[in-house]
Amino acid sequence: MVTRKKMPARRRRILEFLQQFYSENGIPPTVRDIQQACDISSTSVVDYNLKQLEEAGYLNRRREVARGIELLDNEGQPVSNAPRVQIVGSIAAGQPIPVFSSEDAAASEEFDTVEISPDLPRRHGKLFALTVRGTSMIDALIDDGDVVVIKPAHEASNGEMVVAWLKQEEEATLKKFYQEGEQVRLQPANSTMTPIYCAAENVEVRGKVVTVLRKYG
Amino acid sequence: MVTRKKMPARRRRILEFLQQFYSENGIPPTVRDIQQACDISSTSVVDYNLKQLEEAGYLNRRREVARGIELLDNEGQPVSNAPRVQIVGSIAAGQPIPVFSSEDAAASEEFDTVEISPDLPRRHGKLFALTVRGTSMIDALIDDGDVVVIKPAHEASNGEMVVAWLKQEEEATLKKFYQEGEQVRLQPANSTMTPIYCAAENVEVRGKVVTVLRKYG
DNA sequence: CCTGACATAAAACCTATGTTCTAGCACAAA
DNA sequence: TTTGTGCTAGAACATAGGTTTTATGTCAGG
Repeated sequence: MVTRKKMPARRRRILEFLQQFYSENGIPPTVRDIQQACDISSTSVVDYNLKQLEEAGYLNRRREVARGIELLDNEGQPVSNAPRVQIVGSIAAGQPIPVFSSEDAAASEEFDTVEISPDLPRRHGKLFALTVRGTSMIDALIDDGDVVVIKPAHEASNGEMVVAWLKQEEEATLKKFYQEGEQVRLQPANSTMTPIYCAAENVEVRGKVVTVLRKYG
Repeated sequence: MVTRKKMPARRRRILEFLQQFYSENGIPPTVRDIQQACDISSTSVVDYNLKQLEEAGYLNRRREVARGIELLDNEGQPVSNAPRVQIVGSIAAGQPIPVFSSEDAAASEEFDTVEISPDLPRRHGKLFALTVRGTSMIDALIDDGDVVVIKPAHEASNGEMVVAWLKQEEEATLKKFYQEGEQVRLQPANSTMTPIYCAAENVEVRGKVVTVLRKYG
């Protein structure tokens, strides 16, 4: 998990671009790549900002080496080029679900990221992640502290695991989604548990769960 | 699937070096890096061999781009430099647990692998993975089809999630481990479930669970 | 108002690195 | 022998890309 602290917008933009470019291309960008992508008028400005970022411990620069920028995580370790998604917040039974969208993510000042398998963005496009708080999702086999990777969506097909907001109950939940006429059945992944039925207009689908990440120890 | 034929020693050496250099440095080598490492007298020879390798589908070359060599896997997809662990088999309640050890893994010709976060091997060393079959681990919040990443171990500290073999019952299980005198308590991760108590000599710890990977859809 | 830090700019500089050209050698097929 | 093909060499070339230099603008604190 990589934590980014507050910093000037342009520098944050550069850092974001570095990560994105590296994930997408498998090689770090050049100074001029950064210049173009971040609308910077001079390579020296890029250089200046890279120096700042290096000093702050966000990256290493191999001198005189083409594409010698090496991104570091918050332990000072090099990061891989596997794609990462932003953890845009947490999800808990009684709490509102944070919005996840590209615009919002870009605006956020501080974000953690988590590494995911490269075939996920290949299949699903832009993704986000949420940390699960509390054991309310345990019937979906999702524990406190697990990270769920989400594809933003406003509707779902039957059988898909969704992030749902129950308007009346003001509750967030992760369940398998089944449309049944005017009703929606929300089925826990654990088949020994009983489903929830509720009116279709009371269920707001926010996204689909793509994967779950859990660490022990 | 790309056909992989036999190739000249030098070309094989180059390919090997490409992989090694990339995973060690996070960026591909230059033509001259290859030249030096493989004791080649001219960059044109490297270029020639890279062209051959490209034609054979082992890599992509971005023309005019510094360090533009992109390694491909056998499906023609770019490889990331994130570490991968072997999936050495499956784990199910009534089935013996496959052995996982370095010697065994090295001997085996072909295995599926799964990409993991780089900090895991950094913290835990050599790891292996098992596919979970059946819903018998559901009380550990682990579903059919989940992949558990394992650190081989023969003992565990209290509270750690372990891969255990119950000798008498001939059963494999994933539980939190607690040594209590002569007894061992095996606690499901789901706190609403009741633990199993059994004699210490009946429990064989095979490894510790490091993480769980689950995909939907 | 001055000063110094922080950030931006434009252009020049230079080396790291991909590419190309020409030539040579071994070896097998014709 | 001749010819073609796979591979190796050495050198030169061209440009991609890191670095430096000098100048400008902005703003907080003295």
